[in-house]
Amino acid sequence: MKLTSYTNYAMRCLQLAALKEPELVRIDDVTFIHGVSRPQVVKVVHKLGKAGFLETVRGRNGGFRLGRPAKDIIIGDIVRLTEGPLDVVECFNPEKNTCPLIGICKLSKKIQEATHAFMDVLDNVTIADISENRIPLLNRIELLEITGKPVIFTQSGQTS
Amino acid sequence: MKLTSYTNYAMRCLQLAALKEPELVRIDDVTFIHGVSRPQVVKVVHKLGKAGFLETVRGRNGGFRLGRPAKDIIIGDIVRLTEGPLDVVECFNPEKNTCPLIGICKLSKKIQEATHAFMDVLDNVTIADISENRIPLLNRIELLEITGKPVIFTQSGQTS
DNA sequence: TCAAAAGATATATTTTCAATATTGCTTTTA
DNA sequence: TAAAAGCAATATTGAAAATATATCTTTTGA
Repeated sequence: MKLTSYTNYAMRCLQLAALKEPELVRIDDVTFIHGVSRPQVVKVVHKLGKAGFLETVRGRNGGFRLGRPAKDIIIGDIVRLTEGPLDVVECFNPEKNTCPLIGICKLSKKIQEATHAFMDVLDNVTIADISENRIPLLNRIELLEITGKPVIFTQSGQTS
Repeated sequence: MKLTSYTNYAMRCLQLAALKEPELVRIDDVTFIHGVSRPQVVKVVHKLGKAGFLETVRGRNGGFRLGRPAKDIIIGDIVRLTEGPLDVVECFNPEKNTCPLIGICKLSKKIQEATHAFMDVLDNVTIADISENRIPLLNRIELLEITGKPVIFTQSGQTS
């Protein structure tokens, strides 16, 4: 059970925009810092832009910034935007369902309940919450920008 | 974000065993009723058997039954058995992580929290809970057994 | 004024991994 | 003793995610 990397990248873009505010962030900054494929970032930035979560600026000296205050961007909404409906089990989607017990099966209802519990947590987290520890996050990022990439991090500090 | 069909089949096997109790259920009953691939059911039954959730009986007139009372089989445990660790985002697994912010990123912690909320719900559901409405469930199953397969169900009743 | 920087868009390709199939085994009992 | 049932390992298929390619449009500084 996992979210797509696309969703992951969306959140990283928003987080980075929050951290760098009021500076503009460029797509190449994201690809550099997070080491992910440029076309993926392009797609995600565009989608976030269309939905109003980011404001994109074309042309030389362009880039993107948050489209509204960080505290008003809810992680749950980003997940809904990039994932679409969470079909944790096939019977959530009558189109795809093959289970003969659909409609009367309590299992389905319980998994729905669990999925709601999952989203409830994310509906109470904003971009402000995940960029609140600005200094250490920016330190990590700066380190990358100075040393220039091939640096790998573990949970308990830096390695090479 | 979805669970594997393997996990789904595991739960269907346990549910069916609970419904048919004290009768033995055969692998071919599951493939017939749920229209899923036999080798998948074989695998799942075997795994559930080894873990003690099912008791399997080999040889002619064999089959399987619950390995312990339905109320003592927790859905959360089945999910853990068949899914393994839920790597909802790659940073849950330091082996696979590529994010430079690992260890200090609040997003990761919030998604962990959401995942726990998801599992918490399933840790409070047992096989007894999802087979408690025995009569309607068995009616559906019987209908299949009588009419012999090509019947498709929608959420609001039967179609063909 | 035009070339470079930046995002926009569509389509194609690759890769991964879940899902399924195949084959042959062992156990049990009518 | 043959048929019914589960056990086990390996191979194949297929769908979807991830990535790449190519070509656009917009903007602005030299």
